Amino acid sequence: MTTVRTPAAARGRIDKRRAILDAAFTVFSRAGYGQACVKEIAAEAGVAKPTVYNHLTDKATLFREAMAAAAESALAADLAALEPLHEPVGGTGDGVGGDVPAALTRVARELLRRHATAEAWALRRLLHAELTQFPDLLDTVRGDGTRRLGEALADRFARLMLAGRLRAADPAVAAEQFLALLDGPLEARSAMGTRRLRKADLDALADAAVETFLRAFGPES
Amino acid sequence: MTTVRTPAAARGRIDKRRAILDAAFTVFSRAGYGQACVKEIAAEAGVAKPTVYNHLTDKATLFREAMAAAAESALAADLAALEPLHEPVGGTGDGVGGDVPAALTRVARELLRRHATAEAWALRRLLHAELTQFPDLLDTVRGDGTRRLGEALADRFARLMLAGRLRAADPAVAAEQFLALLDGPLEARSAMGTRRLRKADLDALADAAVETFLRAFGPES
DNA sequence: GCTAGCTTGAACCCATGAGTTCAAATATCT
DNA sequence: AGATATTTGAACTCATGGGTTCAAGCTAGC
Repeated sequence: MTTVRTPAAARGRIDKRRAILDAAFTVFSRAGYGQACVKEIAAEAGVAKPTVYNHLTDKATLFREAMAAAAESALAADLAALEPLHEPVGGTGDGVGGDVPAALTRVARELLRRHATAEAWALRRLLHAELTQFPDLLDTVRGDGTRRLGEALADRFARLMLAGRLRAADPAVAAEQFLALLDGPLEARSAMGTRRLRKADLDALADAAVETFLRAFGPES
Repeated sequence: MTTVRTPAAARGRIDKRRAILDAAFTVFSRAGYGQACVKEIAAEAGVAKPTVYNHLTDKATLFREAMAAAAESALAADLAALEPLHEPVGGTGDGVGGDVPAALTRVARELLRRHATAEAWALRRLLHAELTQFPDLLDTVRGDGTRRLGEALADRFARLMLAGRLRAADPAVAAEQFLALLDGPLEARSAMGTRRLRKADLDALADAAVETFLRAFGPES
């Protein structure tokens, strides 16, 4: 039964924990779960091996916690990218600036920029990779990640459809397809994240996605 | 210096080799590269462990060959699914049956059915997973796989655009986006291949993709 | 300055699994 | 049938790596 932690001591521990989780994600990204060894993670975190086991009981829980942390920060960034689609308050205000295509373009470019990140690719890869060994990652990472992004986007689209700024349709499908139009070509062009794209190429990809999306979901002529 | 193989002996060897590669893909799918052990692969193939090393020198080459074989058969299946988009010969014949939407729907449904397969998901997962450890998989699997599918599809689209059956646009982009509209929502709905979808759901997904695609790329009104 | 808990490094235990060796069995070709 | 090549099972080697232990060193709080 340890005594209640004093703030300072607790903060020291917390910092170490974060350092370990960050290092873990880095090493797992580099080597995959199977090939990554805890010793290397400890070294990357600048910490002794027993310290790692002191904070995280297992290699498995270490992996889970690292993935959860990475997913959480990725989700926050993605949700922030949706900002331009938020109507301020009244309804007909200048929320989307009266210009839906422009707002969509800003969102698309920002999302693509996020998803082209090395960390984003690492997260996707590890999720794909260890899904069979860690089925619970689907809920941890995806449930609090991609799914919530889709729902938030669908919410925005629903408002725009109701306001006649987009054609009336199933907003969930529209959101799904919008994200697909962004991420699919990104995966193809960037060779699954192994090739770095220039910003201009990313923007062109985003613009192409928005153009196709608006042809399909723009307001009825 | 082994003598030239007589057909019968060669066939026996070839059969064993295929059995080993199939078993390898099965086990790798189930466990991932790191966690899969060669002993288990040998057992799955109904073969002794030294036999495996007799045919494939390494665990690594075993993996590469198994992936290449799986990718090749997946590609063949995908290309076959594009059949309905082939104009027979003359130009204005009944190749697409005069009905582009119907042909696209058939292609979309068939492609989606293929991509929802357990083997297709396993291939995608393993590719994602071990890409950092086996960078050459990109050329082996992807170069002879997804990329060629995209190119073949772009070829079909180019013909249709030229014939005025689709709006004139960059056929490569159209192909990329068509595939994205299929695979993106599939990934979302099937929870990255962990949830099995009913055929009706798959068809609905395909139809939604085709509808959006045609709104964006259908012939100008 | 003293106590308590955290950290450290190094050594250690132990399971797993890649890859090999070898003699016996088996199938194939001539 | 006889020569040749392959397969088999079992034992073996060896490196790797997860996880633990322990004594010594730090740091924070009293």
